[in-house]
Amino acid sequence: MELMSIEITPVATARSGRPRDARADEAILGAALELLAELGVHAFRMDDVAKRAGVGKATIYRRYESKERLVAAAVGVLVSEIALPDTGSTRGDLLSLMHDAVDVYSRPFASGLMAGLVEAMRHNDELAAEVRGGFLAARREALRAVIERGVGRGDLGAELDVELALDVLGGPLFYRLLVTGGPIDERLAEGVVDLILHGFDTTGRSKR
Amino acid sequence: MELMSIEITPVATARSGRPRDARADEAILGAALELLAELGVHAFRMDDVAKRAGVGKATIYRRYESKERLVAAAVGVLVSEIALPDTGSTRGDLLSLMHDAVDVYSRPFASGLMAGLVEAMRHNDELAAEVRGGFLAARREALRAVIERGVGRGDLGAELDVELALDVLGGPLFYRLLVTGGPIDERLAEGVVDLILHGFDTTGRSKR
Amino acid sequence: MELMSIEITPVATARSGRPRDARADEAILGAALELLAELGVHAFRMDDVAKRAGVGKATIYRRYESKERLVAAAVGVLVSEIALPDTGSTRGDLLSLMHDAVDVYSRPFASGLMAGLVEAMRHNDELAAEVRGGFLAARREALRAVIERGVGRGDLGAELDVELALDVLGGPLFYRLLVTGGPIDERLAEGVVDLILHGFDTTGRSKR
Amino acid sequence: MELMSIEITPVATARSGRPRDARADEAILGAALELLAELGVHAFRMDDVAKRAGVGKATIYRRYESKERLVAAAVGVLVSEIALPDTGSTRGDLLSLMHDAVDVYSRPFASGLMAGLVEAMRHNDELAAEVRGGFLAARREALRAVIERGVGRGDLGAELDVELALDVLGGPLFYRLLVTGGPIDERLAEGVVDLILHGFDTTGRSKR
DNA sequence: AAGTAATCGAGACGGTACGTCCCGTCTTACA
DNA sequence: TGTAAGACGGGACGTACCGTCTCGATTACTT
Repeated sequence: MELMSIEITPVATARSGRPRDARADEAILGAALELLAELGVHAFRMDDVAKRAGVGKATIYRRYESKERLVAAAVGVLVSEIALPDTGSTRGDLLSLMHDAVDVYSRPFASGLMAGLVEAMRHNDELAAEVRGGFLAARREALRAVIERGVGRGDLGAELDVELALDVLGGPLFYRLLVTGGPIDERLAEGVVDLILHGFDTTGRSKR
Repeated sequence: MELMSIEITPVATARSGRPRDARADEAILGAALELLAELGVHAFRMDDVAKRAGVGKATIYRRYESKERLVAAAVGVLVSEIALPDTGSTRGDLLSLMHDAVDVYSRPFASGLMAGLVEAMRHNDELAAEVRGGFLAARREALRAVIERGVGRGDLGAELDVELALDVLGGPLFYRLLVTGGPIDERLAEGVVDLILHGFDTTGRSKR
Repeated sequence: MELMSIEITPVATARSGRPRDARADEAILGAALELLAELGVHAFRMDDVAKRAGVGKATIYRRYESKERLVAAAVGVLVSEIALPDTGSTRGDLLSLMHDAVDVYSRPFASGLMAGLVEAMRHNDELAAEVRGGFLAARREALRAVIERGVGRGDLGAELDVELALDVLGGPLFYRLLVTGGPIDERLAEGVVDLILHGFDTTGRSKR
Repeated sequence: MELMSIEITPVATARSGRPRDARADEAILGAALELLAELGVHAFRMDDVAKRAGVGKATIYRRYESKERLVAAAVGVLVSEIALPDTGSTRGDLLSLMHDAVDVYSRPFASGLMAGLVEAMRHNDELAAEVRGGFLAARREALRAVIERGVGRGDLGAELDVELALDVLGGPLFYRLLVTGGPIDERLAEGVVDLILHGFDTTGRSKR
C-alpha cells in the first residue's frame, strides 16, 4: 500500500493510558481531504480541519507534527497503489503505468495539492525525503523495472540514461500540472511512451 | 525582452502629482532579490524588504499588490533575456536554448523561488497568467520557432506534437528543480535534445 | 465597588476550553498602567503593552476590543473606591468626598488620562456609557446621597437643583484638569463645598 | 474679534515670489469646519480636508503646522466675539455672558471639537497656551471684569476667590460638555449665576 | 474497585507577519 | 515663489494563523 510508505502518523508510541481514537484519525484525514479539495492548500487552516473533524487541534498535532505533514499524508491517500504491470510488451507496461499516473494527477485538486507540497518540501528536508522516498519512488521504481525489462527484451538500447528516461516520462506531466497548466491526458501518456520507445531504441543513436 | 514582458510594476498609472521614484523601484527589487537569495521565499518578509530598501511598506504595496507579486517580479528579473539562436543546425539551436535554461535554473535559489511562485500561481490566476505569458512563454516561443525550422529542414517529422516536444524539453528540468531534486546540467540538456531529435525524426514512427 | 462597576474585562464568557489566564489580565492591566504613567495616552502603543506584559497582542484584544477600552479600564483601576462618608455634618461629608476626588485627580497622569478618555468617549457611545455609569456615577451618587441628607438636615434648601449642585462640585475640578490647568487642591474642594452650602441654603433665595 | 487671538495662520511670513492665495485660506478653513461637523475630530483627516478644499496638502501645512493647529483655528472661528456687557446690574451682565457661552457650546459639534482640542493640548504645550490665552481668556477676562464691578457695587463680597468664581461659572458647562453629557441651557446659566450671587454675597460667610 | 496515565474537545496562549491607514514631508509640472 | 496632485518614510493599527498549553472530562490498562 503506497499510503503506508508515507504513514507518518505515530509521532510517539504511547505505552499506557487511553489509546488513540481511531475515529479521530479518520475524521482528521477526511476533513483535511475535503478542505484541501474545497479551498486548496493556500487557504487550508489547521483550525478549520479541527472544526470540520470535530476534534481539538492538539489531537491533530499529536498525529502530525505540522501542517505540511498533514498535507503530505492527505496527498499520500490520494495517490493510488502501484502494481508492477505485466502486459507482455514494454509499450503496454509503460502505458499502463502512465495511464495510472494520468488518472491520479488529472484529478481537480492534484495541482494545488502538489504545488503546496512542493513548496513545503522546500523548507522541510525531512518532508522532502519522505515524499521522494514515498509515493514518488514507488511509481519511479515500477517504471525503472519496466524499462530494464525493455532493455532485456531489446526494445530499448542498453546505453540509455535511465534517470533521464524516468524524468522524460514524469517531467512533462508535472510540468503541465504545476507550471503550464497544459492537459494531463492519454495523449500525453502515449506521447512520452512512444518518444521513449522510439528515441531510446536499439539503434544506439540517442545515447548521449 | 523577457524581462519586459513581466514588468508588472505599475499597478496604476499616475497622471499628475509627484511621479514614482525610480530609485525606490530599484531599491525594492534589489532588496527583494538579496533577501530572496539570503533567506529563501518562505522566510521572505515584506517588513525586511522595506527596511533593507530604506522604503516605507506603502511604497512597496503601491507597486506590488501582494508579496507574491513582488516575488514574481524578482523571479522575472533573474530570468535572462532570450534571443532566438541561429547556429545553423537544429541541434545547435536547441542546445543553445537549453544551455541557457540550465544556466538560469541551476542557480542556487532557483528552486525555492520557483516553488514559491508555483504555489502562489495556484491561488492567483492573474499572477499565473502573467508568469505563463511572461518569461515562460518567451523561452517556449523561441523553442517553438527552432522546432518549426527543424521541421522545415527535415530534421524533425512534420507530424510531431509540438506541445509535447516543448514539454519534453522543459518538463524534466522543472521536474528535477521542483520535485526530484535531480541534477540540472548539460547532460540533461543534451539528453532531451537528442531524444527529441531522434524520437521525432522523419521516419514518422513517433507520430502521436 | 467603583472598580467593580467598570470591570469591562470579559468581552465574551467562555463555557469550555482553556479558561482565560488571570495572570494575563493582571500583566496587561499592570503594563498598561505603567506605560500610561511613563508615556501618557498619546504615546501609548498596544505593541508596547504586549511586550511589557509578555503577552501576545491577540490576548489583549481578546479582553479589550480596542486601545480606548484598555485605557478606560486602566483609568477605572486608578480611581479609588468610594465609601459613603458619615462625619456627622453635611460639610464634613462633602469635604470628605471632595478631598478624595482631589487626591485622585491631582495625580500627575490624571490629566492626560482623562483627556484621552474624554476624546475616546466622543466616538464610542458604549465606552461613554460605561465611563459615565462607572466611576463617575459612583462618586456622583455618593455626593447626591450626602446632598439629600443635607436637605433633610436643613443644611440645604429643599428646592435646590441637585444636578446643578453636583456639576458645581465636580465641574470646576474637571475644568481645571482638562482645560485651564488650574490647581486641583484643598482650596478648590473647600471653596466649592462652602459655595454650595452658602449658596443653596434654606433662605430659599437661590432656588430654581 | 475673538478669532484674531487664535490666528495662528502664518507659519512663516513670505517675503517675495507668488503671494499666498486668499481663496485657499478660506477653502481650507471651510472644508475643515464642514468635515469637523460631519465626522468629528476623531475621523478628521488632513487628506480629506485637502480634497474637499481642492487644495494640496502642502498648502495646508504652509498655513497650519499640524492637524491640531488647524482644529484649533477651526474652533476659534466657531467661537463668537465677546463684548463686555453693561446691562446696569451684575446679574444682568453675568447672565449676558453666560447666555452667550451657552449659545456657543450648545452647538452640535462643540463637544467633539473641544474634546479633540483638549486631548491635543495635552501633548502640545504651545497649542495649550494659545487656546488658554485665546478664546478662553477672552471670555474669562470679561467675566472677571463683571465680577470686579459687582464687588465695587456691593453685589459680591470683596474677599471672594475670583478664580474659583470663574471656574464655577465655566466649569459646570465644560463638565457637561465633555464628561457627563448633561444639558447646556439657560437653566444652567441662571443656576450658576444665581449661585455665585447668593453664595458670594457680602455677608462674608462664604469666604474660604 | 481504585488508581494511573494518556486521551479527548475546546479554546486561550505567545509569537510573528500581514496589509491598511494616516501623518507630515518632498517632488513633480505648471502658473 | 505658490500651487494641485500625489508619492514618500515612518510607524501603529487590528487581524490572522501557527503550534503549544491548559482545562475538565473520558477511557482504557494496572494494581
